[in-house]
Amino acid sequence: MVYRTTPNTEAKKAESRERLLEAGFNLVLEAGFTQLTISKVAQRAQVATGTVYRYFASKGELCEEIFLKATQAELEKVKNTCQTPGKTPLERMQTTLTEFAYRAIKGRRLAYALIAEPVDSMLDETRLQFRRAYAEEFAKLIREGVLCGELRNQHPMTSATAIVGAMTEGLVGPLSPDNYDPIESQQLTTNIVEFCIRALVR
Amino acid sequence: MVYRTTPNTEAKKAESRERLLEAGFNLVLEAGFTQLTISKVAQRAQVATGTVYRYFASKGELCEEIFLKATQAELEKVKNTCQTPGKTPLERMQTTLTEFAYRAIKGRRLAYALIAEPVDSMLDETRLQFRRAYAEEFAKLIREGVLCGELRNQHPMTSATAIVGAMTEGLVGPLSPDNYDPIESQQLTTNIVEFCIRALVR
DNA sequence: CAAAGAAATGAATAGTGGTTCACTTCTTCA
DNA sequence: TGAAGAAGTGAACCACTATTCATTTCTTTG
Repeated sequence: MVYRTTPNTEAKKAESRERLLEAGFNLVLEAGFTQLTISKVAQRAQVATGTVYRYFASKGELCEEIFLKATQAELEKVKNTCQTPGKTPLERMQTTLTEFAYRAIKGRRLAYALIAEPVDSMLDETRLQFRRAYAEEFAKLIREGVLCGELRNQHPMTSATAIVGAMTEGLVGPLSPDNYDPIESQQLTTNIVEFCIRALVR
Repeated sequence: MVYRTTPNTEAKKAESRERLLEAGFNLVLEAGFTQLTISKVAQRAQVATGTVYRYFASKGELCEEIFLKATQAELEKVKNTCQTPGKTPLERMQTTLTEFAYRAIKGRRLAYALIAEPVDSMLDETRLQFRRAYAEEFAKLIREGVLCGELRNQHPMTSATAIVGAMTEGLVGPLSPDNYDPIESQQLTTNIVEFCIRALVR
């Protein structure tokens, strides 16, 4: 054995992998998962098609990593606002939903890809998991709120799931087209969030 | 010209078309749109692959017709309960949502295909239209309810869209798998519907 | 520097499935 | 019945891409 990978080489490899991931991410950002092909990703990352397969076992795996990276970031933010100390569950819910909507509208192309765009069934499973994860967070908040009497008695997970649905459905319409009116979006966000809040309280 | 199609031939053609549509519908019913291929449809309908193209310009057109037929039927039912005379808007809303959920759970494979299954982008547009159509109906009801003071003041279309989202999201989970517990479904339905109702009143 | 191992290359392969079209079969009617 | 037009046939074609692999290029180290 006269050759062994050095930290230097490893670093290069890691960088290549990162470049590939980023190239894929940007493609999704610009045109959604449907437009992502291995050769386009390779081209963007300045490598040959075959090279992609030295880093990802299949297209599905690449897509999944892209999806995970993007959604996990969002989930973190949601978790954060869900747990802001010094606020009541209801207040936290309101903040969380409002900021979720705000981010979705701001980065709506990506949000559309992550929330609603058709992808092959493999990713679908992952997507469902994430929706459940969001709901899980909301459910925690609702449970808390119910306990402290701030929210009415209800089935937390069902309400939480309904909220995920209400939010995404309400946002998908304004998400896909490019006509973006900040005032309208603001109003829309307020309306949806209040809809959800009303269903929780009392 | 010594040949002209007779009513007899026309009838046969109409029947063939119907058979194709039905074959396609059944495929979707059993395995979703992803499993629908032209040759499978042809096989089911007992005709050659090429024959399909004498009735439908493309796969997309065939899919669209299948989708339309199925969804339009559901939309009609929704419209009906939305307009039952002798009931208040709130009562009608409650009935409509409950029955919608009931039907979705009962025919959940189809419902999943129509509501949530990924299809190519062409159908996506159609699907959005239908979701909007449902929302439209709900919005009418909400407007009425607001006017007669039964529902609180709100943006009807936004609330309506949120309801569509809450209902479908809540149902998709229980829709895809085959584990069907009638009591749980019953409870779930009640919970989601009440969530929506709470958001509408007062 | 040279040998060996690792990584990169990209043209070729392969699977999929929609669509076409030259040909056959059927229907009508003079 | 036979000519003309319509419908049906299904094998071949085509487009698209994921994936492979023989070959080349790069890195390391004795």
